[in-house]
Amino acid sequence: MSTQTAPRPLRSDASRNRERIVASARRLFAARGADVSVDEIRRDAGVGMGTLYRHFATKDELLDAVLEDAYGEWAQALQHALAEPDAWRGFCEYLEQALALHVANRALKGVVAGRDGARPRAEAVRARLWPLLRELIERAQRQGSLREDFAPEDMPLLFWSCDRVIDAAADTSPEIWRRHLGILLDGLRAEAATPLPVAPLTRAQLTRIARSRR
Amino acid sequence: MSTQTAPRPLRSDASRNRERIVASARRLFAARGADVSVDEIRRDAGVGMGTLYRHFATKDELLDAVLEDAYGEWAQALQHALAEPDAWRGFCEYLEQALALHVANRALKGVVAGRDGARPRAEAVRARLWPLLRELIERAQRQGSLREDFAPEDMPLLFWSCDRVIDAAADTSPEIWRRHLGILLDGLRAEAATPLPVAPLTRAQLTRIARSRR
DNA sequence: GCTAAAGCGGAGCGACCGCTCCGCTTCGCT
DNA sequence: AGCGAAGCGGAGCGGTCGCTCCGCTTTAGC
Repeated sequence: MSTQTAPRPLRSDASRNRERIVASARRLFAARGADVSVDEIRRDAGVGMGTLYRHFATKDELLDAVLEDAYGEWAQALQHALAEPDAWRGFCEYLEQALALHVANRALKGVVAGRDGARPRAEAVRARLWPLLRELIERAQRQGSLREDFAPEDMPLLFWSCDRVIDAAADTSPEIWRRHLGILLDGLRAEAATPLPVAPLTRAQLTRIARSRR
Repeated sequence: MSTQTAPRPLRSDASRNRERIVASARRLFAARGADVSVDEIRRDAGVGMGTLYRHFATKDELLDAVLEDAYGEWAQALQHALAEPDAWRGFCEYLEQALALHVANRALKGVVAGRDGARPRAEAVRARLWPLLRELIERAQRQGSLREDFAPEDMPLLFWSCDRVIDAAADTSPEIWRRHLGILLDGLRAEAATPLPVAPLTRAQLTRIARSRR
């Protein structure tokens, strides 16, 4: 038996406003990142504060909802990479496509290591993608192209790093992150490997970092 | 002839307070970065707001003054690296030492690409070090250890990148940046080089980025 | 010890932020 | 057409920030 109250359909003006909010948020967040203010979004959408906050309880909830499509593209990039028979090519393509997404949608930065709980959809997609990522990496290592000492837990370092480059230069040189990634990839090839000075992060540490992100 | 008005010596309480402000600022900025609030510093120093702002006209001025020693250590690291006969070792040591400084003094992040004008001392040391940096890089390329297509203008990318890793993980795993740097360095060796997809930033672009940093 | 100038503290300004609250409007059913 | 409920806008709250202003205190030279 269902104790659930069926959600009454929205009034016409309500659903119209919801669409306008989503559209404005999607555009502004994508163009300028997650720190676009709620007020600017609601002005762009041409609605009041109250309207926005009846549809989305917090700014994080709005973000999470608006990024859903992007999460899908992210997952798709990973799946596409796994479909590529050359494991190294797949690995490179994953990074390139995922980061290109971060350029096209500046709010994606911070999803890799976002606050826990606040954005459940982001957390869910992260959890869902983890095993695939593991496979992408191990497969490349089995084929002997990716350095043996690279761990899935190192992936966030790559994203933090490239996201920072994107963030710094996006307005001036929107493609320079590819150069940075190029250097990183050259350092990730098995032939280039030199012993690394410290062990990778543990998953527990990654969670701790995600939790403590301001 | 000097039209300069000789600065009258500070009253005893004034100079005492100045010292306390500098000491507190140094400690707090180093431990937690440049976004420690002015109010927290003045409370830690046990002085009023007015007192702090008579000695330093803006927060940036305080930062710049307090970081002067760190700028010195930075310059020293570069000179030390140039003294090392093995150019590759020198190059690596420079990055390691400079970044270790960024860990010990969290306010140094952002100096590599800081607002122009606001922190003249930082700008001065950057200008002074640039030719040395150029030499460090070209020397390593002449010795055949550093990849030919690496440009001095790529250096900020490395710092942005590693600083981001430091920032994310400093409280959880204060040494993990060495792992990231290890991967980067493996990608910077001449033997590892694969053609990079885009040209380096120009100096003009770097200035533009520095100027636009929020 | 007196005094003028130098220095002092901290309340408060103005600009942001995310978010709340509530009187008024509009919708949609009868 | 009338009416109750759903939805609406936006002023304003409580918080943070860097910074200013000014009445009061302390210092240092005589």
